[in-house]
Amino acid sequence: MSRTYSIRDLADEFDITTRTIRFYEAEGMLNPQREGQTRIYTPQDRITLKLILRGKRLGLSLAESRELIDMYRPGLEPEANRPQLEKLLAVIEQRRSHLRQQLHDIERMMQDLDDAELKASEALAALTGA
Amino acid sequence: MSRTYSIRDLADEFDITTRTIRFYEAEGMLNPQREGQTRIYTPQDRITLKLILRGKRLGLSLAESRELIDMYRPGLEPEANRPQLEKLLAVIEQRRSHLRQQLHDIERMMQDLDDAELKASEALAALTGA
DNA sequence: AGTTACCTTTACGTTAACGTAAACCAATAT
DNA sequence: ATATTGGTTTACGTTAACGTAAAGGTAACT
Repeated sequence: MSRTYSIRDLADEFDITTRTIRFYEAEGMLNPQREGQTRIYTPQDRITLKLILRGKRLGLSLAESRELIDMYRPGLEPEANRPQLEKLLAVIEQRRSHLRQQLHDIERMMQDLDDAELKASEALAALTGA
Repeated sequence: MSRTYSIRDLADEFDITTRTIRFYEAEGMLNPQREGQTRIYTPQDRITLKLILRGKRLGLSLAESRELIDMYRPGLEPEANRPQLEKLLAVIEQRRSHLRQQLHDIERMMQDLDDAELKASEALAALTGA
């Protein structure tokens, strides 16, 4: 008897529209139960949604997020065959390298922002003091 | 007599198409000189392009990148008035907070990837050893 | 002269990720 | 009874960031 969520619960919690949530479902990323017409979401659905949004914040496409998320769904058993697993490992490495690049970019940009902030506040101080 | 670049030089160096570079110009982010019809890029143009692409890797829109880049163009003098500077500082703080969120997301995702990799390679090892 | 290799402009096409609107049930409040 | 609230489907609209194609200019080989 674990908790469930309405579409509005989730929309409010994650600050997205219900349209967005239905869209993800249409894309096959969510499969809520139904109570009549109405959608009912489980905690698992909620986590999936969370993962999608995290991917989004990192600039992943929905297709990419789906790849990553599908990795985590315990595939019932080690039914996954070797080529599948090897491809999966490759995808992981590729993603990891992308993230490393992003980390690097962020460091550089943080540095630039520091510089810009310094200059700006100096200029502001000059005005204020004048 | 500092170096200059052709549109192809830059396209090749950054692995983008010439169409993309002309598009950025049409958006007002680049203003190369002309030699007749042909575009000639300065080292400064090259840096601007680099910044655009870095922003892109971080998921910034062109408009956002433009904001950031315009900050760095030394505005001829402290011609910038106070409201401008204050807005600039606000933008910086907002961007910084966004980057912090991304850093956090990246850490979580790296962790998840570690887990996934472990499971995958274990499963693979099980198959290989069988 | 012809062709190859770049460059140019102009303009329509494309994809992802939703927004927005219409038209409709179903339960609750008044 | 009806009005409000919140759910539903269906379907067309929108924006960003280019892709792609057409049509043409110019310089350099051959």
